[in-house]
Amino acid sequence: MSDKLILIKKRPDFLHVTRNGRKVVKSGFVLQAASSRRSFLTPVYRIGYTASKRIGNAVCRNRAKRRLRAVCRVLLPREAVIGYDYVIIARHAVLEMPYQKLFKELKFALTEIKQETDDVPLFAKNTNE
RNA sequence: CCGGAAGAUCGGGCGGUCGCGAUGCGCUGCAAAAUGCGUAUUGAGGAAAGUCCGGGCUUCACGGAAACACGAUACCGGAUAACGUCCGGCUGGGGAAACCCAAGGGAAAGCGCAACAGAAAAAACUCCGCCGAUGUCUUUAAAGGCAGGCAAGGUUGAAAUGGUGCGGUAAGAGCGCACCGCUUUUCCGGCAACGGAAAAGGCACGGCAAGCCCUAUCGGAAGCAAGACCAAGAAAGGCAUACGCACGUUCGUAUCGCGGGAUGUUUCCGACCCCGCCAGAGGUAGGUCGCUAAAGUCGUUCGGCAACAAACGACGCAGAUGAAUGAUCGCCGAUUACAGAACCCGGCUUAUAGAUUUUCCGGCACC
RNA sequence: CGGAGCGUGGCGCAGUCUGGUAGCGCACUUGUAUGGGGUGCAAGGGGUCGAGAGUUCGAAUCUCUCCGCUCCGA
Repeated sequence: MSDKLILIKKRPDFLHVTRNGRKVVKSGFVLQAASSRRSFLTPVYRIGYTASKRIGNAVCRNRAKRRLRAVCRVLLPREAVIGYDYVIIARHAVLEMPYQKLFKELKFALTEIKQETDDVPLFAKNTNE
């Protein structure tokens, strides 16, 4: 596999993560994660970005997604769990937050989810779809 | 120097590291496509916005003519592919000036409207009022009443049938005159809107058309989720006519002729374009094309007051599709506004921190 | 992205075409009837007509420009 991120594109997949996943709230974003309901040939993790109208106009929404993308590109290959779908929802503070603080928040959130999933064996997660 | 008016340009810059979209080239590969890697180039705006107008493009079966309906526009001339845009001018209004603002045709084609107030709201009239010369009555007379005359003044209102002055009269009145306004005619200037002059008319023709309307001009409708192709998947047939096979049923092929069909409605013409009719089934979002080179941008010369046009030269300038621009370091500058292409152009409108610059007007000071 | 429609008291709606008085139902307040409450009866308060310009003597209404919301679309 390459280190390129695979995106979630379908609305049903987004809703699946929101309903069945775990949630970690930080000042800059909300991170949700759940085991994927689709099975791939090679097990991968996927990421989806959400910036709603509450963030602001089109410029603000694009900017929020870009900053989150920049952080995820560095951290996800290291910290993500294979076979999981992640959804990251932007909050208003992400626009003015310093990069180092955002970096720490995401790292903390990812390890929190990783610890919870370590309780369950990995093969059990891929078979529940 | 201070205050003001009208424009024009820009709207963070330079360099390094990691990463993203697109295109070209090379490698990978038997080959093509795809994937991956490397490398080079390139990658949001003046409004990309609102979707308010005008076009291109695509589909609706093609073209032409007439009438009606609906909608839009509206001083004049020009520019333009076109426009409700732009330029120049006219008229009216505002400002001390530079300059700014205006949907600014027609109310003697017709219909309609004007609450409240007021005598009266479009047909003319007389509530208060003025006069009462003339005629007549009362009376010694003055005077008063009536017949009658008048519309100057008053009241209401957004709006009341020319304005000012003089003459005139019983009181008055364009009743007469002067000036201004208005209407008509003629002449002159101008492509025209319109302007100027003269003569005549005693004034007839109130307002609203962003009320219906009239006149002139223009307009078919829907929109790239238009539309074209591919892949995948699914279903059920019945009826009419003709032909083949045929006793018939069944099966297969076809829809000439006849008949029917239009994109506002109706009618007509041409061409001969499309179509058997009824009913049913599946699909809900995969791919490719459309998709960016265009009424293009910049410069010079020339024509024009200008909008703009012509010629020559140079440039090659986003094409995503869960949707590409971020992170970080250094320097300058600065507490950086409004804000992100989605088929493409020309405008309009709205949002916008700040910076640069041109021309003009007024005031003050100096020469 | 494209195309339609709607904004009027606290809530749901008339009135807009055809300009002049903003009205209806529920809710609210007060009084009355009852031992008390509900129902009933009587009276009352409450509206920048989404915002800003224009036309007009006069605008919720006509025209233009903005703001917000809702719906539709291979």
